[in-house]
Amino acid sequence: MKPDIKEIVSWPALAAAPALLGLTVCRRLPQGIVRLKIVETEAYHQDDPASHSFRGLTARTAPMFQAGGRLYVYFTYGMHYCLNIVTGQAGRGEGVLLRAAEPLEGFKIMQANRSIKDKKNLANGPGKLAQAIGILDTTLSGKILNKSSIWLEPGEPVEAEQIIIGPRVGIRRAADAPMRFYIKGSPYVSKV
DNA sequence: TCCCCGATTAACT
DNA sequence: GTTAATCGGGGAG
Repeated sequence: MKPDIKEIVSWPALAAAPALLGLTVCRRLPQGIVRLKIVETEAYHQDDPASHSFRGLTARTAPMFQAGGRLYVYFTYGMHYCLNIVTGQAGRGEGVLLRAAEPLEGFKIMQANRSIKDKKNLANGPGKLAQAIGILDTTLSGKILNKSSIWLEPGEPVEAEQIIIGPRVGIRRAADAPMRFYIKGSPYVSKV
């Protein structure tokens, strides 16, 4: 029996990140529904120099300090959006970055959003994932999961030994901290 | 107010 | 392997 999703998002980010692997992230778009299996995540918390919440509460990071179960969308490098799931207790400033996912449903919609056809290149990176499911701005940041156009559904159980833990990607500070989780052997993870 | 740089990607050489 | 694209946050002045 897998833990309830509501329970998972109440956990600290370090515990929630591996638990989110294998779940299905869904979004309702004007063109239809898209579904993807989460295959890679990263944990961030307030004591982490690489985390947006490290420097305390600001207008941008406010959702991270809410109770778990909200979305946090941020914009970076002048061109990319990334989707996070806020976890933990209110005031903690924790979250899990969705880094990569395997497309399950709504291929045509995602292919149109990404302007490519290759299935395994649709969402194998945080910016690509956001673009594939139609996140083109930060208006979803702070919205409540399951009460907005984005929600989670239970997925295939992932064996503990299939979960690989490694250093995070694409950051300078605390880059060696082992807070990246992904499914072993999945062709859909962001980094080979 | 200015200035630097990022939880990235894609298109180069 | 290297680098341009591109803009908002937040620290410095």
